[in-house]
Amino acid sequence: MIIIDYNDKRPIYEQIVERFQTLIVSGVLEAGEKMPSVRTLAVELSINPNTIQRAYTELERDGFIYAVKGRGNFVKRDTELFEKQKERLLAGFEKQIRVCLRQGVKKEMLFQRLQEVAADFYGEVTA
Amino acid sequence: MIIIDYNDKRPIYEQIVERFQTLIVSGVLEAGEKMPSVRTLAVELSINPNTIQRAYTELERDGFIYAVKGRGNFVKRDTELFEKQKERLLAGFEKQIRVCLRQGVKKEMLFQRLQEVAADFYGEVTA
DNA sequence: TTAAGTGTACTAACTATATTAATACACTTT
DNA sequence: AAAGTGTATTAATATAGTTAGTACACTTAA
Repeated sequence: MIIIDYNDKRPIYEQIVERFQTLIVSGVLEAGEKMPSVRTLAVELSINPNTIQRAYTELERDGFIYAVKGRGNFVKRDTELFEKQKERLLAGFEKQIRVCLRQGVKKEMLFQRLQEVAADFYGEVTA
Repeated sequence: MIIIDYNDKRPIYEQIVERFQTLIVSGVLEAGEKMPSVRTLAVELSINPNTIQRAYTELERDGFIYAVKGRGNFVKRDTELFEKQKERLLAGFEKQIRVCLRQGVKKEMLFQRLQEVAADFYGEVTA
């Protein structure tokens, strides 16, 4: 369910945070569902429990999960929060557009690629 | 001409590389033009010459400039190279699209934002 | 010829961050 | 009572970025 990419320059805890955000926002993990325990996931991924703890703390801070001492961490589904999350992602999308345009990529090219990637994505999803 | 953003999490040398790439690809810096010397730019930006050197080494490795011992670094304009650079940027663009789609952003929203950003960009450029 | 400016190379040290390691405590469930 | 949970703390390690200082070879211009 969680995969760590050691080629990715970003820290492990950040990858874990992003991965869980995706699983929660997309509905794969449902509200109230129990998250894997800090220790369990640490063993599964062969990394230190502290790293998982850090990821969970961040997820809780951002409102994606909530923790109950002695019981575990649980998924929270907050649609209002998800909208904010989408805005953050769109900001990143727009930033990437500007980088491309500044470097001389034509906007028609961007539209074309967006078209292709979207078609490919929905193809995958529908399949 | 070069601005360092200390809020940016990326290393300084990387920011410098990207900034010069933009200036070269966009034609602000023309072929054969002399780059600021390692020491000069270091003083100007109040950072260590080694950091500039690292950026220049990377720019040379990627074919954006060439160095002449005792004379300086000079801009190289290689259109074939620029195409490769654009492909790299487009790959990043597509990656960002997938991240958005996975998190539930609708493709119509992406098209809309792309439209807006592009309009804004060309507005700026033409102005 | 000399001085100043240039690229380049090297080593050492410092800093910040990510990660690991080991422990401990409070709580819940069985 | 035991096992599993979150949480906190401290120390150690690893890595990357950056700074600092020095040195050498080359080019240009006074």
